[in-house]
Amino acid sequence: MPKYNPAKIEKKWQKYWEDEKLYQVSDSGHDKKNFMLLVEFPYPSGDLHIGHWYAFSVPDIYGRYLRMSGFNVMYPIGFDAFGLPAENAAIKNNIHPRDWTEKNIKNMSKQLRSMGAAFDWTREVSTIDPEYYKWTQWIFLQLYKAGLAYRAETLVNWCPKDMTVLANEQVIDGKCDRCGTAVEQRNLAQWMFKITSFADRLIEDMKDLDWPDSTKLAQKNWIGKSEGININYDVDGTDKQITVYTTRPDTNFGATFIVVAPDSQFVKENKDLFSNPEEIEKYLSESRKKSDLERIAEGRKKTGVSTGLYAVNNLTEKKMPIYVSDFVLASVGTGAVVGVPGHDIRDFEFAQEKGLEVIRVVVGKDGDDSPITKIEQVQEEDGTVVNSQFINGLNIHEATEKIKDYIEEKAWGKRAVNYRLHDWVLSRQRYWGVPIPMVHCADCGYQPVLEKELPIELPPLKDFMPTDDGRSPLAKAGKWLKAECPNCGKPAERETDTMDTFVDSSWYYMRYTDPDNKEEFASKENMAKWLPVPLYFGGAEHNTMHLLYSRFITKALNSQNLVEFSEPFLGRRNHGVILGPNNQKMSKSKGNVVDPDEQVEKFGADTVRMYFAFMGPYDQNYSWNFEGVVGVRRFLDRVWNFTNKLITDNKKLITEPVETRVAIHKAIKNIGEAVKSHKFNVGVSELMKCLNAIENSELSVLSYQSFVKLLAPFAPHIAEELWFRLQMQSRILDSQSESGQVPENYTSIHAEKWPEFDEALLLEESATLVIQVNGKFRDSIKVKRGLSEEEIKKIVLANEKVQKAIDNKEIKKFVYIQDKLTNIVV
RNA sequence: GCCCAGGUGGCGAAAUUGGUAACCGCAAGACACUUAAAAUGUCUCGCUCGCAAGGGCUUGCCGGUUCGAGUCCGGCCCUGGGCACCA
Repeated sequence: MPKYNPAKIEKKWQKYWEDEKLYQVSDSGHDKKNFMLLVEFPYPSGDLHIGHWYAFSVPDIYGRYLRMSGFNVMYPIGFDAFGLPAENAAIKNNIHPRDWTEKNIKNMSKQLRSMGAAFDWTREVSTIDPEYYKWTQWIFLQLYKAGLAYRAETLVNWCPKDMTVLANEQVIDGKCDRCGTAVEQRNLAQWMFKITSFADRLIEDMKDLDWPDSTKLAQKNWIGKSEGININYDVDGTDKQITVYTTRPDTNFGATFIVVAPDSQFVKENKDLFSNPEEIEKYLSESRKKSDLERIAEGRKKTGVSTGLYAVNNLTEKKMPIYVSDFVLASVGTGAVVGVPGHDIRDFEFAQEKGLEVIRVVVGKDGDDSPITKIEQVQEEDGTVVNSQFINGLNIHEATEKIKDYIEEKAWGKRAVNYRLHDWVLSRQRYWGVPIPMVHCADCGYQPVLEKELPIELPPLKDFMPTDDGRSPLAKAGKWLKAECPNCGKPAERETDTMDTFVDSSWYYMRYTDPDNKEEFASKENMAKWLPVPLYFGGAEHNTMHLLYSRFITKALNSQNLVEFSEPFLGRRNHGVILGPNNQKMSKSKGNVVDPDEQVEKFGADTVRMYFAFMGPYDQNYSWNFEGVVGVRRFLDRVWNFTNKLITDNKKLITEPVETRVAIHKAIKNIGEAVKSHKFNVGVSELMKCLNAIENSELSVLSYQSFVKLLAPFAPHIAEELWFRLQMQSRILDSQSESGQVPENYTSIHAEKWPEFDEALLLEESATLVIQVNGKFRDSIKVKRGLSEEEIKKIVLANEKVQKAIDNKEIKKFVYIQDKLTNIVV
């Protein structure tokens, strides 16, 4: 038998699997249970990086295990191929985004095949394929029909470098998450999805999902539901009212002022009432210029101007001055807050700045009711209400409910719910995306494109450079731009914005069930066979983006009876990030990028896969350790050489000692349990333990086969080769083939069943009994199973080490856990 | 500031879920094979006292519950992540 040469055998088997269509799954016609094992489809950035390997090769272990355990496992793959990087790279390299993207897809498909994953390539989807984005557009139209897609002018995040609008989710610390440029606010008319109308269900429906708690919490916090009350105050001397949202109406007796946001509705509508319009106008233009970043840099310093107006607090009949300040945000609540400086830090800061009255209306546990003069006194987690007439003495939570009831009774306000979540701005002023299928008619306004006209194909523009005027490069596509109004037939113009690529990726999992369907995005029959997705592996960075968007689109389609389920992914597991050897994020500029192709060339795909599995729990981050990989390679070498020993001296493949058989059965049990619970590192470790136990023993053919099967999900190529060689050896196959040709009657190990273990074999006759004295380990002895406490006591007390430890002291207590442990307390 | 996750040898980690802490692997050291090196194999390998037999200590820190705590409870200290002037 030659030396283990992964380069040779891996290519051979990859080709064989593909030729034999081993991983193509049918939707029905079998008696197995369907299981879609979903991984996040990659963006075709150019080359497969180490993160892709981690993301796809480790779940593949699980998929292969499920397959061997009798499931019909679909492991689909595709490309999320629209998006900004293609344009930026295209501009840089003077190449069209489509050419750049298609070249990358080709390259990465090849690289993906070198992983030896059980991908079903016949179901490949690509979001740039018109046959795919036809349905992305169709979904948009369904949402439009349902009133879930609309156009509105709002303050949006604008990236001045990428020259496009960004969703809130794509702004990190006030910067564009793609290029890091400080984001500006612009007032633009944009297409939006009404994700807020599902806010409550997006929170509630999570309780039935088998997702990491951290992911669920991240979504819950992102949606940010708060329950409070909108209170209307009369503006003194006018017929106007001002509405503020508060979650703490119990503190309203301590309210001394009102603050409105510069770009709030109230300011827009009441400019003529302000006593100092010039000063206010100046403040507004200054604050408008400030980016979020500058605002953050400014820290907590409060600025603002008085409007000269007063609001009347019905509870106290006090007049409260109304200010404009940029610490209040127009997009939160009603864009106006009531200032309670005694019990809100921001209000206190503002009051200090403007010399406004501070009233204490809550006392803490210490009962201290002295006037509040320092910021530290403002923080009170819990307390009792004071100085507040009829709610005095109540706990703040009781007071909150009582005052809400009171205000509603008096018709001064109404309970209200607020969300941090805002509607999803999906318009992008960029070329490389799915055109939004709308037409603008001078007479009829915006009209949806007729479904039969889909797809509205992206025109092959030469000049796709973005512009700063807020319009997409598609505005330059003269011929394409012209359309007939679907409503009146007059000449009209197409919408030029493209969709956020998160729309493309929010439904791709549905397409996998029916990738070639020309009539529907996916047939209901096929979706029923596979969906919802039982398990989805991916990165934690999608907690509040892709996963939330996908849930929304699913719920939206479900609300229109277009899909039968309302949650897309029942199970979710996050993977960690692979860092460079210097423990930092891999990046070209840091020069710490580890090329998976190089590692595969050096060690083989099986070693790289198994090393990823072996690193540790799958959801943690690890740095690539060039020295650590060799351990796995050494293991596979040993497996190979061990087989060699068995096969060349085939007397050895007949019988085996009991201990060896036990070791195999233990491995079957432990590895199965480990993989089932996604503890892949434990699985590898158990495999190594098993080899250590059997390596120098004789082994029955059956046990050897079991061992290779256990190896198969982790290292599919070497397992296949060993399986193949065994069949040749045992002359199951008639034709000897050293040329690498696989005979026709060969059956792949990956079509085999996961071995079963014999529970009785694992239950050893004798148990190891741990003996403790005063909780300290003193000895461990082998005892017959099932002995009574009396019998054990006799044996244990006769033990020399125990006697020494007891030292003739009186035994106060004798603890006995059958077949496990005794503890003698003296 | 609020909300998560985590802290175990030189390193990645394991621990039957309250019952022998450190499995498996990396690195390191010694030996064998070799003219030599690599590869491979065998042994040692938490800290500490001891020539040894053997003993003591050890899961971020302090305290508690328990016959018994890495695991449960309370308080604190670090590290990583998410949200953040959200009213």
